[in-house]
This record gives sequence, C-alpha cells and structure tokens, in this order.
Amino acid sequence: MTDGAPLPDLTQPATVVAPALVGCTLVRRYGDGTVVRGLIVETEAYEPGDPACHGYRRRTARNGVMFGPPGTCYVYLIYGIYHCLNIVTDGVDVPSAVLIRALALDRLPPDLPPQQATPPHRVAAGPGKLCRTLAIDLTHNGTPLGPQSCLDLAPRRDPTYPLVQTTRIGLTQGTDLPWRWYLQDHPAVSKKG
DNA sequence: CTCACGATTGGA
DNA sequence: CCAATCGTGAGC
Repeated sequence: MTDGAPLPDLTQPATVVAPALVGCTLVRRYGDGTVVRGLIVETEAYEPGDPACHGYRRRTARNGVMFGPPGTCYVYLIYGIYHCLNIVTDGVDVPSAVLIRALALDRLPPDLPPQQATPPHRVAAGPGKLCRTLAIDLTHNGTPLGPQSCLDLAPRRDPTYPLVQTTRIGLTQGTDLPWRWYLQDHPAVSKKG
C-alpha cells in the first residue's frame, strides 16, 4: 500500500512546477533525527529568458547548481544576511528553479533562535525567514532532495487549494511576469498579493 | 582587481 | 523610508 499522491514532475519548467509545489510539504531532517515539516504556501518561478533569473546571463560559480539536475537545492546568500532556498527544475543545462517563499510549519524547530518579534505561525513566512528558521544555508547548496537527505519533499494531501497567481516580489527586472503563486488567505504567506 | 548591488527583513 | 552586510560578477 503506497501513497498514491505523486510529487510534481520536477523535470518540467519552473513555471509549471512552482504552482504544483504549493500545497506540497518540505521536509527538514536534522542531524539529531528531529524532523520538521512545512506546508509550502508560496512559490516563485525563475526560468531561462527571464532577466531576474540568476542564470539569465551565463553559468557562474554561484548559479551553477541551477544548471544541474532537477530535484536539487539551489541556495544563495542575499543582501549578505539571508539565504534563499530554491528547488532546481527542468533539464540539465537549463537554468530553472522554484524559490520557496513561505512555509507553514507543523512544529517549531529545535534550537530556534530568538524570534520574539515574530508570531510562531510566521517564523517561515518569507524566503529569508524560512531558511533562518530551518537552519538552511550555503552548505545545502547542491543537496539532492530525497528520503536520505536532510531536505525532502512530500506530496499534497488535499488536492483542492485556492491558488492565487500574481507578479513576483522584490525584483528590479522581470517585474511584469506573473510567476508567483500562493495559497489564498493563508496566514503564512509572506506578503499580501 | 574593484566596487555597486541584491529573488530580504525589521526597525525608524 | 532606510540600514544591515557580504559574496558575486560585470567592467575596467
């Protein structure tokens, strides 16, 4: 008796995978065996031909993972402070990834750093906050998702989700592309849209 | 080699 | 509105 619900096919373009990942669960396994699950409530897609995509110009040391196989994690440092987690999609040599922007956690992680200003249900509401909360950093760049990995995906349970599609947040280029998706009215979404 | 800047966040 | 903070990469 296996779980019938399949994961999204990660070999597709990011604009196809991004909406399909909303409602799936990101699994974070810690070294001590602790497991924290987060419902993916918000994503953005980045593809070739998209001026906001890190792989838009060429392959570099930083964005190399984006050009690798689908199902791996692309993590980068932004503003020298925060990390952002992406799931690489599409084929090898195709720079395509889905930014995980917000999670609804099933529990608070162990050794959670002081976040007194943030309500518990909002500790993973934003790409930088979710990486900080789940202790995801550059050491996870290139990590393959999977049952043996510290990062994994689990399929949707409830197939009926009110998805909203809007433009992406915080960009200076490609601001017109409607490549952001989120669960309507979900309290863990990073910002109103 | 240099230097302006960013897929963010929290505080003024 | 604005600063924090640093790796990256485009340009000289």
